[in-house]
Amino acid sequence: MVKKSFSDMACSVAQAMDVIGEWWSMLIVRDFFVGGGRRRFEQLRDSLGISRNILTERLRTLTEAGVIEKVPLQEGGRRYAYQLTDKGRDLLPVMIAIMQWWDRWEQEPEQRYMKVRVRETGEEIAPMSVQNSRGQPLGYQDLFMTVLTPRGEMKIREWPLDFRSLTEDDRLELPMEAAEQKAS
Amino acid sequence: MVKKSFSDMACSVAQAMDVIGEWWSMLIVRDFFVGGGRRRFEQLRDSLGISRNILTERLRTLTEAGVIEKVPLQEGGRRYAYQLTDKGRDLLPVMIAIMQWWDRWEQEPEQRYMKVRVRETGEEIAPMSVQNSRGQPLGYQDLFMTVLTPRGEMKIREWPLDFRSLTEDDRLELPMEAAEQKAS
DNA sequence: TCAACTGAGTTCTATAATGCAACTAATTTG
DNA sequence: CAAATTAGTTGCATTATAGAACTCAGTTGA
Repeated sequence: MVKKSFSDMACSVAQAMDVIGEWWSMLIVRDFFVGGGRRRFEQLRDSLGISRNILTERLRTLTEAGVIEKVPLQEGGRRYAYQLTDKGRDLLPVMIAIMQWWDRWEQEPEQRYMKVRVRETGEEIAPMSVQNSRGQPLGYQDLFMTVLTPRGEMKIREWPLDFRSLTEDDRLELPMEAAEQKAS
Repeated sequence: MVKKSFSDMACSVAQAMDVIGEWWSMLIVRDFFVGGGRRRFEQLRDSLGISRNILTERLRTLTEAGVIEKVPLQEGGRRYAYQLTDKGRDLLPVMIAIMQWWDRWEQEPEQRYMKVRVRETGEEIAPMSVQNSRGQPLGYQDLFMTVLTPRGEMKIREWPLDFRSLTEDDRLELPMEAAEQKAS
């Protein structure tokens, strides 16, 4: 089988999924956030119900990716803690975006369990949105994507994220490959 | 083995991971976005290099979750397209957050491949951030988490996301379980 | 002191998921 | 009407996962 690694795909999402797309990774990261950024092996095991060998493997992957780090708790002892690095803490927007997405489309909203609030005021945080540099929210209609080629940056298609302009003919084009061919 | 389903965990991240945490799901969603929201079976297969049976399975999962839908292209024919639903398009902030996270911490930034720009001005979109209702960006220090219990909403711990206050003693507490016990 | 207990894993075994290739079955195309 | 395309399904080999049992050093406590 040789489980596919996405890292050869020239795409940030693909490469990120190699790290945070593994079965337990985002749940482990969530547990770190809930736990204040630092957790121990058995603590993660108990709170997630994950088996030890899988947890060992995931902690190794996340450590190699620089998302968490292993720190000894005493001199010479065998007690360790794992804690989020700066890179790991920077996953907060990803985690919040996932939480908010799920809660927006949840069938039974009364089951909502966790809320994130602002410490100073106690208010709920705002829904995350894509924004321009002035903080105005943008939808897919307002965006386009470009791809870097040897010839420079190229628009993938006229309105790649404009769902209003979709017609049946769009189906024949493979946008990224087409853009590369035009460029070379 | 009976691969673990996260849906029984009372956590939005866990439940969302049941849908978008599967190996290929986010990549398929990305391909839909790049392709303008609509794709066909062989198109996805070619552009992702995924095998057909896995693609079939993932499209089924995503369809059941309401992220995409299958639409016939002609009357009576056997040609279909899959397209993002509103719920699927609402994954844009999640995808962008993942892309931006990866690109921020990438070792070789010259490999960055795709950019998202604002259609009207051509400028790059802003980095996504957690914000209060007035649009001011917030870090983990500015946040706390609460959990809904039968007794109402409870703060998980004093500064659950404040990494400055971390001491070694924090390690003994299982925040969520502790909060639940206090509540009952 | 010495036995029991923790913490952090490793090893073993079953079952499930994955990848690949080959096969269908219904349209389209030439 | 034969050949090609589309959207899958089936079979088989390989890999990942879950769970339990086992290890092994350090800690506790009578």
